[in-house]
Amino acid sequence: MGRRPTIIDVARLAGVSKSTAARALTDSPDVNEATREKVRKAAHTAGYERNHLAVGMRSGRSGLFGLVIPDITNPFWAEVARGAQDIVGENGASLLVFSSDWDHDREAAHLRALRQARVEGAIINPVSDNVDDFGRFGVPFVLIGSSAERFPDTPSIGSDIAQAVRLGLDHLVLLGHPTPALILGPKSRLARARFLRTVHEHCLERDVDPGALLVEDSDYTFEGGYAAMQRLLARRPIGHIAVFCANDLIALGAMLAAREAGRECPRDVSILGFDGVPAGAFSWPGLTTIEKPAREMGRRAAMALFDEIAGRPQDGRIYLPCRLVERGSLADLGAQTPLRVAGVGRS
Amino acid sequence: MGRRPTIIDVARLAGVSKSTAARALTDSPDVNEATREKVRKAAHTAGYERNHLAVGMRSGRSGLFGLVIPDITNPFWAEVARGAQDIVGENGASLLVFSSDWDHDREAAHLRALRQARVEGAIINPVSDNVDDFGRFGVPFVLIGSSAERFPDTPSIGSDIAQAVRLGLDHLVLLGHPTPALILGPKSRLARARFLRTVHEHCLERDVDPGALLVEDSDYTFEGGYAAMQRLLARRPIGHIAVFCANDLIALGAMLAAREAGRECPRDVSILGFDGVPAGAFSWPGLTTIEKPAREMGRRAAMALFDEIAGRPQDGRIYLPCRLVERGSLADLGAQTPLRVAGVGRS
DNA sequence: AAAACTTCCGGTAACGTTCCCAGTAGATGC
DNA sequence: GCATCTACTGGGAACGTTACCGGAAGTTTT
Repeated sequence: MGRRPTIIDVARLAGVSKSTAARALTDSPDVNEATREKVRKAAHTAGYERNHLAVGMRSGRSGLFGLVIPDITNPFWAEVARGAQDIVGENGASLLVFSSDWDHDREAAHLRALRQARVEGAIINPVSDNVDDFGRFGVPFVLIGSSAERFPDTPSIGSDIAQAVRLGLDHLVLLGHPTPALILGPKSRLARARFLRTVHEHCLERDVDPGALLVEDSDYTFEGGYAAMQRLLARRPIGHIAVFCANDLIALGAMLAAREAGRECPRDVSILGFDGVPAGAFSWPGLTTIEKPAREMGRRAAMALFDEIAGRPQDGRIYLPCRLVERGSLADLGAQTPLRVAGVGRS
Repeated sequence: MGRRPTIIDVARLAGVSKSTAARALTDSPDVNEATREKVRKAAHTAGYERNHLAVGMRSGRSGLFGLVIPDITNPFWAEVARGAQDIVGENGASLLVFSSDWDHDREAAHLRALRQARVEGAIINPVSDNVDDFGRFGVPFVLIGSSAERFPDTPSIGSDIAQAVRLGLDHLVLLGHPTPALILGPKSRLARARFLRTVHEHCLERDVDPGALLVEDSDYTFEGGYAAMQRLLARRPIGHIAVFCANDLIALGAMLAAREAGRECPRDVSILGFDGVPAGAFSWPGLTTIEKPAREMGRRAAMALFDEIAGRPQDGRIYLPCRLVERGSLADLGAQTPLRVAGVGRS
């Protein structure tokens, strides 16, 4: 009684064999249209719902996909998850979501769970440095996020940090901040090197000495940004100071430090963030920032995964462009005279 | 070659029958410890990984659970998801996560997907008013969130709004704001009525006329809070004004409106939020708010689900207490003289 | 020493689905 | 009128696992 109806029940109800019932329900062309309708009706009245476990067993396609991210609670990763969810859903499949907390053991356990669930594919932000873990993974996958760079041979999705940094710098220069200070992440992070390298290149192209830029180290937290900004303000006690922060949390912390030091944003300091976290929209002033296309990254990762599974050609690592979102944390100083002389040949 | 090893491969490798191999791997007591070890070793060298689809088919337990929430991108629901994820994971199962976008059709499609995946149970924030949808759902489930109140007969988890409102009001009174203004959600929402009722009760207990409170309607957005606060400021152009907002987004919007009107928070206005969104920590001043125990709600929902499935006794609707988190958006006016007279008999 | 019991193992069926093969009936070709 | 073809249908096997049953040893009881 409590038993869920199977295709055999449907077949019996429709007066056909289970093979025919299956064919009718899978839109196979080899079935009479009248019978199909009869079966459909029977399936409906019986309240039949195809058992995906059985389908998966028989066909090898479980209709399940996996997503392993550091923390679903982090707004960036939540957006990624949403993007992946949407694409996976559009393809009639479902998404298993796991949070690794940047922990190797948790990650390993999640990957095992994915294998056991016989997911058809997975999207992973790797915490592990060990390529072998994924070589042996045994499931098609794509990597996502900047840490994926450690695996150059694997298809992966990331944001285009170089483009993003140039975008920010261009905007800063346009507003009259040709030599912004930098608050970067920890030296251990790969993203830091890339950020810094792009800044250097950009400076050299503008005939600006990169060594002239003030640089502070920080971790990627609000508190870290707060402390770094205090150091920066001490180094430059007077005059307007523009700061390009490696992420939005740092930027928000920097903003608070400035205010508490009596240097008002954007009057006395200009602050540019990087990430596009929602909190930046609610700060005062609103945080101008470079927004990573988080949801689109999730979407594209899922699409790349489907491509890979279908055997369609892959294009290795995909870098998605970032977007400048202007709010109120940048002052427009106008073009600055001394630097304009140096840059005049270019513009 | 690319075939995943099955338990038959393991059995062959270990020189036993597949029944014995299965027994050894499922920690059944009916197997010699030496054989078990032999099988374990064989399983390891073969790289065997139990096929959960097959297990699910045979045993009826898929190891899958479902979560249907409005939007994983919403920090509140992300926390809920994380809590559910943790408990489900601790029980060796995996979680399928869906976003309904408050859309009936999407919700229905997700519920269908859950049935087809043969999830063992589901946690749902219902957008549908229709109890029948869930009566026919055919899968054990618990509801979560305030909208679950429409289904009094179903086990559900929510936050204790009455307790939360009292907590906020007590704190406001303590700080010298005995008659705070209210910015509420739309009249259609159930949560609004509950909020308002509790405020009334609290007022009557303090011999305060509830009719004396300023009330503004809004939707649950930043912009809505901004507009409502403008109306409020127009009605009370001078003097300190305290506002209890129905959610944090409203509160953040109200804060901006006040600042733009030249009324500084917390000097000229006191603003109390409700929800505990992360953005509240980064605003200026930091938003004092009532935090809903989002992650704990997710955890408890999952635990209640396991209880239900195991046939353990259920205790119907569970209301989890909220917590006051003090940041800087409330002024301490001290106890206010006229009201202290009225309330002296109580304290 | 036979009986009863314990311990361990192998064979088989079943879960629900899809795929392959064979088969039937009617239509078409010569 | 027989062969061939088309359109559709039914039967059975298989996917990988666990539950059940029966049996072969060895151990204890009477």
